[in-house]
Amino acid sequence: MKEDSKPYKWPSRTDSLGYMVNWAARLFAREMDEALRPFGLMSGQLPVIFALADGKTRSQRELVNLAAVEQSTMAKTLSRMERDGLIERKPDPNDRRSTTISLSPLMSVRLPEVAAAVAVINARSHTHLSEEEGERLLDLLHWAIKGLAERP
Amino acid sequence: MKEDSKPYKWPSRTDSLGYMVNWAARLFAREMDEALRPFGLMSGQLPVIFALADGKTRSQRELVNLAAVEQSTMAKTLSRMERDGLIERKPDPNDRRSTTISLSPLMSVRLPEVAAAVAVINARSHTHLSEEEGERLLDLLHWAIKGLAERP
DNA sequence: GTCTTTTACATAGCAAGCCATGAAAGAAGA
DNA sequence: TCTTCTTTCATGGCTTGCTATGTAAAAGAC
Repeated sequence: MKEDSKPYKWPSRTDSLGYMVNWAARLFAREMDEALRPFGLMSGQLPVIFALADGKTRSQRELVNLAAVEQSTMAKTLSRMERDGLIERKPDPNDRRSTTISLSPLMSVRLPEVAAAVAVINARSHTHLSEEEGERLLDLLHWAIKGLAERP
Repeated sequence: MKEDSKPYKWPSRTDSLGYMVNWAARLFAREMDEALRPFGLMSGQLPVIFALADGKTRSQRELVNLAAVEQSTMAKTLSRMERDGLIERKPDPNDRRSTTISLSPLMSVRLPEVAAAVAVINARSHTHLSEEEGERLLDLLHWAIKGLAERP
């Protein structure tokens, strides 16, 4: 990628939290996508996979709450994951509107490898951060999110 | 939005930097989109607008470097912005492959209002952060990005 | 036991990311 | 000059987000 060859310059837009957070998120997604490609996965599916990693079934609504995305986003993501054989959906016997969702057997088997691949990228993001700095970053992000999420 | 009415619970996925950064980025984009709607703008156009805010013209390549997105992403964003009358493109007399891009007069006039709307959202993200904490967050994000961007 | 409201999903349509490919112009080498 | 390499941009195809809307089932009100 020659176009990105200039190393680093940090102009004023890097003082904008919105810009930096967006940039970091895109880098994460890009690296995750690359690391997950061998498994036929993409970054947007990770919240679902880890929400189902304990082997239990969850409703679509539960997954929406866990992933903090809109219901329509989750619906489409789950459709693709079912299409690709990553999850299975069975009708909920207690509620005919709902389905119960679980990992496919194949995906369950591969879970440890997937978790390892994810851990590698997460470690990359912490290359220049000490353990305390990593925790501090998470904590500060928590507060920024809280400020954005509570509508005044 | 009744679906989000449960206040907060912070399970283990909130200990993942990738998850938290993605969440923060989506919240930023959502709030920015809402705040920018009166101006016919969306969050993805902000890097372009602020890169051109000084009134000078820039090439598409320069905008790609400033926004840190792929060239194809910028191409499509600029097409939409031109379609919506936000920017103007003129052929570059020195290089027939390239065009020079500048804000439309209308957009230039509205720039202060846009900047004010953006500042409101940024302030919201800092509600629970002191000035030092805000700077610390930017600094830590800087290092996380650096770790992700340098391919080993 | 109806009627109304709420809840669970699906679908359509758009923006903004990405990758991969291709066309055309400029730059460089032989 | 002519050929090759590099750079600039456009396009197609995909995912992941969002809003808005619609449908069907469940839950509540009376």
